[in-house]
Amino acid sequence: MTSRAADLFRVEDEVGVLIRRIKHVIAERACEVHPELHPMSYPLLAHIGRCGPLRAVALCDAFAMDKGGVSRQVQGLVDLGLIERQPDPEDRRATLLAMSPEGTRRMSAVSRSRSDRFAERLISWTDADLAAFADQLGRYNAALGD
Amino acid sequence: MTSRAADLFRVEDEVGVLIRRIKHVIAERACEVHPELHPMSYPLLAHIGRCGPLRAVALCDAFAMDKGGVSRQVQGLVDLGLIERQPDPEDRRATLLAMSPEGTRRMSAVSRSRSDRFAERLISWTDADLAAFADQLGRYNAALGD
DNA sequence: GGAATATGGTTGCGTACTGCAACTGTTGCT
DNA sequence: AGCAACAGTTGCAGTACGCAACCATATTCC
Repeated sequence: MTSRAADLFRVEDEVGVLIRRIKHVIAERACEVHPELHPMSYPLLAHIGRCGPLRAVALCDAFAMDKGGVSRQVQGLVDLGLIERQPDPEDRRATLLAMSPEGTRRMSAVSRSRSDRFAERLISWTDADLAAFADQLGRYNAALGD
Repeated sequence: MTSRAADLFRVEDEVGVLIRRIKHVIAERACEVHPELHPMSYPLLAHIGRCGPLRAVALCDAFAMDKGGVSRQVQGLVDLGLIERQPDPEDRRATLLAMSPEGTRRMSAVSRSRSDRFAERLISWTDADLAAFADQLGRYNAALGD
């Protein structure tokens, strides 16, 4: 087995581990943001927060998930008052999803919070490490894209 | 927001995207290895393949998942003949899980396969990129550990 | 040696997530 | 106007998984 093949396998294995372990962190985060926030909705909320107002179909593309699931999760976020629906001026079929003031407030409260034990665990990472890791994740996700 | 905080948020977002998108790749892989292999069992199989014979409880730790779920998935892998149970000489309560010849054969067949479109998508990554990414994922997973 | 406790693993149960498909309402093309 | 394409919603069903109760073997402590 070539070293490249071994590394491909290693990445595969580590990603497999990641997607299981991360669920606990995500659940914890979701609970901190809002006790009734469904864990799996947190990534959508974070994405809306980071990538600005966008359509539901953009979430389907970004997360490669079904329209139905997105619709339900978005409904949950709206019900909790964390995001708001705005009519899309460019297309009356669509609605834009944006963080609500409440959602923004709660998200930033959590990221400043001491209870963010996860960030503490990355304390040994330099800023450059972190930025490089984010870049690579982005490249990897792009490679996963259709 | 500091640049470090922004990068933490970016990592969080990218990981959120990853764990959704990767499921499609995993499902594809699982199907290539064995058409009846449950998608979510593939990561366990890969881990057994890479980390040698180990106990079910080691899988619980590695993936931070429940004993019950592991037990069921392992049963599935055994039923498909991809892994074998061996008595653990050090503890008669435990059983060691190891790749079967059939499992090894199928896994290596897939990794050599032309149908591994995923590896092709990473063709622009240098060997060093890949190794560095694997390392960082490992560090990240370690940070997620209890 | 024997009881109490801890550990590896299995199974039953309930729930959450999500893909699929059918449906509504809007837009754009011809 | 009519039809195809697209944004989003909802019902249905299957899968995956955590929890708790359980059995078997090990270990600890008296």
